[in-house]
Amino acid sequence: MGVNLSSILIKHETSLKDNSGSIVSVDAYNIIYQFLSSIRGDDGEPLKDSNGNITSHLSGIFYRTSNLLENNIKPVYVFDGKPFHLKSETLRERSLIKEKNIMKLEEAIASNDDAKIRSLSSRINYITDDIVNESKTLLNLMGLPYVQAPSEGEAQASYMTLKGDVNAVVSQDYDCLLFGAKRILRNFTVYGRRRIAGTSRTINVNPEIIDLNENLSNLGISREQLIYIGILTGTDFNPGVKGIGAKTALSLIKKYNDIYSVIKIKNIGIDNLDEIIEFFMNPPHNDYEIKFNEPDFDGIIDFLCGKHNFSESRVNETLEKISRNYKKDHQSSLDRFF
DNA sequence: AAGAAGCA
DNA sequence: TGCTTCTTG
Repeated sequence: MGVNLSSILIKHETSLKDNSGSIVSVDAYNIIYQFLSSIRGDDGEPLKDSNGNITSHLSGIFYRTSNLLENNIKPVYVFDGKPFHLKSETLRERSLIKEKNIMKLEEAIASNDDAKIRSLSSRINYITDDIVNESKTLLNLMGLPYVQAPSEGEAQASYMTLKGDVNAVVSQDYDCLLFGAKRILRNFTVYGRRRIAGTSRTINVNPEIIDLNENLSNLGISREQLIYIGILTGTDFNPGVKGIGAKTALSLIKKYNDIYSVIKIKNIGIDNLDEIIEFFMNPPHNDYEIKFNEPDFDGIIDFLCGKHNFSESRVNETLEKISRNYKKDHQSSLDRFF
């Protein structure tokens, strides 16, 4: 998913503690999707309340956000608006893959293949209106702002770092760098572990920070040239050129300077090229207000425990941690955030 | 994904 | 104290 620039980027190991005091924008769909696919019960199904409503995203958002707050990191969640019209091909491909997986899942169920059922069902997720709305409700209760993007959430989240209102974007996707995100934080969790899709095993993945300007000067290119590299290797908005990965694209752009010369010399056709470049260079964004409020502790208990069957003792323990940190912050920063 | 429990 | 395994909803 998204552009893959991993092989040419400098990454630094980081931790929540290293980012204490910063405000980060979070690509909400990106992490909700991760939570839905990885927070699952023994049966391989997502966690659900007694009414059968899925709650994995609420668990993920509540516990991870609490960890951030405990480390004095303030998240601003950014939700997707309408997808960029050039994304339709990517979305079509994804829904085809999903349909294929649904068929495979039916076969696996018919043949009672538990491992396969688990692995396939973790890959088939639906982010419904309910899931989005309940996520927003929880964020409200936690006193956290969220922002509605006009188009891609990554674009808006990246713009907010460009403007200097947040320090970094929390996202797995390198696309944010093309949108101008000053820094991206990947695998941004406490323990740095991740479940291997469809299994019960976990691998250790360290949180890492990628700094846009550091990388641009290291590569000796501009952001526009990084966008060219992304487009040559493929983005959500174009398929990319067969046989050209990040390293090849980099050397082509360094040699010929811009993508127009490269496609002319190599006789490559890229549809909607100007429009894609423009979309990355000037990410569409809405106006926003970033305001943090005191968490509504009783409201959170009602919502998570009363409505969605979370364990009250667990939720309370987590709320106590936030509360301690809130008081500490409240005293030391003299109402700066409130 | 993240917390808790079990175990060395 | 750090690792693995189980539970969470």
